[in-house]
Amino acid sequence: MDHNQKILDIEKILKDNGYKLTGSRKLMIKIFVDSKIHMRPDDVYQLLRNDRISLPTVYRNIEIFKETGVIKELPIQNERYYELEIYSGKKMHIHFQCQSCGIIKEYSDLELIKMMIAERDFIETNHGDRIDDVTIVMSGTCKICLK
Amino acid sequence: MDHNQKILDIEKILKDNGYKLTGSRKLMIKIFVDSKIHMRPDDVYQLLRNDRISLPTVYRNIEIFKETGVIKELPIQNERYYELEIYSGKKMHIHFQCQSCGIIKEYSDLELIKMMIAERDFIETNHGDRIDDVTIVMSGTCKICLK
DNA sequence: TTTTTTGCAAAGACTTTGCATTGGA
DNA sequence: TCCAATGCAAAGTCTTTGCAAAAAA
Repeated sequence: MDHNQKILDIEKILKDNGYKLTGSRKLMIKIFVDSKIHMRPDDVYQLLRNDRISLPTVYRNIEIFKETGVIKELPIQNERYYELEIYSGKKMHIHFQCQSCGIIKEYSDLELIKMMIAERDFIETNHGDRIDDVTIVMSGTCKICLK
Repeated sequence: MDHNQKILDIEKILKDNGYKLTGSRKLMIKIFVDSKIHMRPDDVYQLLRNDRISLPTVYRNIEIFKETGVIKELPIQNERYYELEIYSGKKMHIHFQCQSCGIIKEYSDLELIKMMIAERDFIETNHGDRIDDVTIVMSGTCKICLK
């Protein structure tokens, strides 16, 4: 999907939810759309320092983005990471953090997604709970650090 | 496995790692062995209030238990939960938190464990990373709240 | 204009640390 | 005895909140 279209779509989501399209929000939307990595609140803040956006504003907008489903929160090792959720489609995410170099990456093989869906369906069928969200975090040593 | 044997085994682990078997540690071991629920540091502290164990001591011992593999840390919704790790055997855990009532439970069907192992093996084979730990947290609405 | 949003400063919540005292081996 | 562990108080982090000023609609 087109980069600018994503931004327009997200802006629409915010407006539809009654939020104003402020300068800080536009900048933050761009950051999340462009970023390929998982970011903590302070990471976002650092990227906005030159724009004189305050840390409380970063926190407040992250909360709004989360609430409207634009981004997803991912707690890893006692830290809060955020990633774009919209446009991840039906895809479910499996994250991996290397304990040696700290890198966080995501596996997105169709095969794995199928296994996750099977797990979710198994639980819904056999336990009766409704599953809205599945977060898998694996940790170990990455390929590069193993060498 | 026998309850007292678990306690003795954990005490041995601590001693083998050069830690002294203090009153607060014995009490905390018992709490983790007896507890069926996931606990936050303050939950443990509350159970120890009458024994005049301080909060810093709870934090320091949790750190030691974690480091020696006695307990496992599980970050859910920006909070740190702990559960006994030793004796969970080869079992892998899938946790579920109900967004309505807040209950945290664990699924331990053999079927699910098999699926998780398949996922882990798939990743190790196809991506080359070594996976030491798999944490799955699902959220949604539990059976009871759905009614 | 009217209501939301923002920055700043301050407060809060949770966690860690310094240090003198206590306690386990 | 000797070093580790503890309690207390204080300091650190990260996150949230109150409020007046600024900006969006």
